[in-house]
Amino acid sequence: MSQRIKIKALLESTTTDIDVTVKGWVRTFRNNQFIALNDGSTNNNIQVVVDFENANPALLKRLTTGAAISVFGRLVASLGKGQTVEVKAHTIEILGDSDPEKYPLQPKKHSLEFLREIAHLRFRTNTFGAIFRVRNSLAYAVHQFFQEKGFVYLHTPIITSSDAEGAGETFHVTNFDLLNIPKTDTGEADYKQDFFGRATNLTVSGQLEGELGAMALSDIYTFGPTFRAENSNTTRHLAEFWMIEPEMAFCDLVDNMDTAEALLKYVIAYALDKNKDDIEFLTQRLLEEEKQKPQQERSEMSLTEKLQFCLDNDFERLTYTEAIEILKESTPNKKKKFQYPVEGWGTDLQSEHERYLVEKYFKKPVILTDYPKEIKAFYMRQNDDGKTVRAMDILFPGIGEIVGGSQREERLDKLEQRMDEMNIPKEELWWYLDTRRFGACEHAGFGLGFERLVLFVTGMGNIRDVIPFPRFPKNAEF
RNA sequence: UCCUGAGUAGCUCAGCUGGUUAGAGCAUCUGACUGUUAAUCAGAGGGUCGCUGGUUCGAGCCCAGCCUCAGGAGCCA
Repeated sequence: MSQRIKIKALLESTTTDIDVTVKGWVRTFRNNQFIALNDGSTNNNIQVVVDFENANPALLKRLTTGAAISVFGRLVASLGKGQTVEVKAHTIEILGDSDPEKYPLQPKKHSLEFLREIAHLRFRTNTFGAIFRVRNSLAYAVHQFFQEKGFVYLHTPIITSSDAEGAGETFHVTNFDLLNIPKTDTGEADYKQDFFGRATNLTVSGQLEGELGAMALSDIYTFGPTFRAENSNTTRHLAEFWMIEPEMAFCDLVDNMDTAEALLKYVIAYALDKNKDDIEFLTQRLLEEEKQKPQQERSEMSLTEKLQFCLDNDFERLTYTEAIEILKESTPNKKKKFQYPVEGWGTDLQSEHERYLVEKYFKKPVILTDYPKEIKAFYMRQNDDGKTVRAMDILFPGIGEIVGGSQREERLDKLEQRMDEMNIPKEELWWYLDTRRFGACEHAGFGLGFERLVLFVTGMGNIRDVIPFPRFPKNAEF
């Protein structure tokens, strides 16, 4: 018996009339004769033809949706339409039965909400197979992009001891018996007796540690999980998500934007090339989904066109101040269509404002820079105007903020002054401040939300559908 | 966390003004057919109406609380 061949290779085979062994899971068994078999190597199925007249009826009964089988047969040019090759089965072995009365994934349309409840099985659908193959390619491309540029992949800690950035609520990490927590004299938890001898939490960002690496290795990037205990119930937030955070020495805000834009274009182009079938399938899926919507809400471009457009055009770059001017003068603002009217300078932009700029005004990705210092983190480099900082956010259509970054404040006095103003404990971040004491230099970096990137490239609408096992409030199943 | 909507068969949903035995499509099963493309045709089985309590002669339907889900907002990546 020949060695197993994956279905992707089989479908691309230029030679026929050879004996092959395929293994996979039955998608459908039509007409007591045709098995649509899938092994996850591609979105497409191979058709296995069974000689039902001479087959064991007991075996045919076990060819149910979801069953794992092994087929030995001959690869031949297909007699029917719809596929070029098929496998004429010689022998079929059932590797694992799938009881049709109980298997939830029967051949019919299932809602994404239902599939979310059976996340352990949803990989077996066309949609999720495509999503996770695309996700894989994007992850690979991220590494390839940075490796080609000589960046060092730096592993920053998952367990940290401070939420210095103030990036959000943290998950505590403790070994305490929760029913019997050691207390101090003042009645607070005595973390001196805990595993690490101090209060610890899961990381909300690897940036600060990333900067330490960049101050020696020049260019580094992290790509790891991040945890936020925010009670966010949206289609764009997860409690556990993956983030890519490059940090570059001798680099200013413009270099930073150039890198971020190049990275996004590189990985999108990579997925478009490597996952043609998957993205084409997802494009059709989105088209079908949008048919349900009223004409006005449908997107002007298909998924593939949107991705290509993103590659072919420069992202629009403008300052926060310029954006405020555009928004002030915009039709929806004048007609009071915004829920939050744009009046003055200094407040943060609302989702509706970002969406207007990206989807209506510029109709392409937008990079906003130089935000008011009051609404940004302490480590961002202050501009000479005393009002703004060298921050940049990249806004994508349908996603909102996909990248947030800045040039970092390398001047010790300016940084300490800002930390005092924002009540950031300097003592706790002594190690961070050391980089400004010894060989400080201009540097910059950004954070890219990986799931938001996958959301954009797959055209999916809910972030819980682009990570295998989503973690969100009230849910940690699987 | 806030706002809006939803929870009825394995799935997607209908169920009138509170009234007898809660329906449909898909899926599943049985039979027919046999080059099909999520096959087709005929038939069958399948229900703790989210949970708890209340109102009522009577609740899937009305009221209260809770749980879960979806969409939007806030926070952000």
